[in-house]
Amino acid sequence: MTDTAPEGDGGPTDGRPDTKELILDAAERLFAARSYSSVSLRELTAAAGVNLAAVNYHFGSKDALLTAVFKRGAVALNRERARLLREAEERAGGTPPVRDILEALIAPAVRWSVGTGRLALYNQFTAVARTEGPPEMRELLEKDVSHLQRFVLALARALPHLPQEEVYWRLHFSLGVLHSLYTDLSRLETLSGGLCTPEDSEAMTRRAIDFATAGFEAR
Amino acid sequence: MTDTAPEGDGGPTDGRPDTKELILDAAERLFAARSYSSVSLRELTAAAGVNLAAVNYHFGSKDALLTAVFKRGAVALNRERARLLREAEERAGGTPPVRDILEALIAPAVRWSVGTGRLALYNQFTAVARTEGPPEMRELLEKDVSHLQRFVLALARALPHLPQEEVYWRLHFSLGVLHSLYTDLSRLETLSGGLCTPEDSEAMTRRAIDFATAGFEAR
DNA sequence: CCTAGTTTCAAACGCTTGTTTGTGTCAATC
DNA sequence: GATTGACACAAACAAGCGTTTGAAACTAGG
Repeated sequence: MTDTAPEGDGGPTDGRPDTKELILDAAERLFAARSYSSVSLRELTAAAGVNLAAVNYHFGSKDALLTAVFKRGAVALNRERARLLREAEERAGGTPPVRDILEALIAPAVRWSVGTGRLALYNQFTAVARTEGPPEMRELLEKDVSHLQRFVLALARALPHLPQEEVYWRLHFSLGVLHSLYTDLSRLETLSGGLCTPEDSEAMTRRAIDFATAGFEAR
Repeated sequence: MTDTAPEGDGGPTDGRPDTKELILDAAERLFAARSYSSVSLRELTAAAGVNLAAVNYHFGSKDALLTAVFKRGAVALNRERARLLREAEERAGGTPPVRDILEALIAPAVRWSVGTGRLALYNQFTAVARTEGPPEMRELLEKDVSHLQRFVLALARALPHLPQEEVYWRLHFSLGVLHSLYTDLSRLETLSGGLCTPEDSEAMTRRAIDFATAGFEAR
């Protein structure tokens, strides 16, 4: 959307495969599906259809690739979240209801991962990055935290009776609910005997938002 | 369960260090704190204070060790969950309230991990095992799902107006809330400026149960 | 056509991985 | 006291890892 790859797939106008993007896509998918350290660069580059040395040429190292993947995802996600929150605030002419705030928090994460057709899921990757990533990645994660402060503020305004401490905890739990939209979905499918599937992501997202909203407004 | 370790902890009567248990403890801690594939057997055996070859001697392989760690944890956790659920049902003389059911689901997982002093946390490990584990581990995980059916049943009885599909989804979300008690706590601590800490695990657990209960009883 | 710069590629580098081997040690059995 | 089986240990194994190399293959400007 910024400068590169006007087409999502093999560009018809431009025959160039855009190696860098191919690597990022494959890395995002594989790192999320498995884990950072269990995916070898040989497997990754084979999946991306590029040469083994391309990763070190374009990114410098495997760690730097992880950072690049995260950065690309975090920027896009945070931008969309901020946009939705701003829109909700304008729509409400002040403090929006809890549900709208949580929708701005949750919906982009799901929509972004499903809409682009990427199976790789951002939050699962975050967990991996947090525990396995290089030091520089830790800083990036801390920076990423700061953008959540806007949501804390909005939620505290929407629920003025709630102690500040409680706002933080419930936001944390809500992110746990969001997280469950990425992980262990196969367990849910097994448990429900195929009744529940992530197929209808719109409905799935609505359910999660309903659940988190009720949890937030408890008491 | 066949022959070894009649005592759960370090045998007091016997000065023997019990290598097998030492390995299991270290593996549980390290696999959960980082990830399965990022922990080498050299690091693991060094942390456990045993010889490198001990893992392959006692368990056969690194994969088999992962299976053993999971099995030990799953058995203990499921037993405690089932016990609490049964007690709640007896106490209520039938169908217990949602809150008591969720407490039986959530509390043991937290208490078990904190009470034993193990920093390693069961659910975080489960996620790793699910994506990285050997095929045999997948079967174990499927078996582990079946014990959740008891909770589905109890919750469906407690909320007869709720469609079956919704029960599954909300249980899934509740497990997401539980999951958040294990992961990303450092993010919460950063976000809240040190206001929220997992220090008081009792209060933390209560908060999570409150949140999940409200989410379950929505509408 | 030549040149300069960028990107691709096969091959190899050093190193770490999980696993195996052979020997040593200790305790119990006969 | 010799024998047996279980376990600990250091050393080595092949395989795979991330990374580097140097030379081809390309693109574009003069």
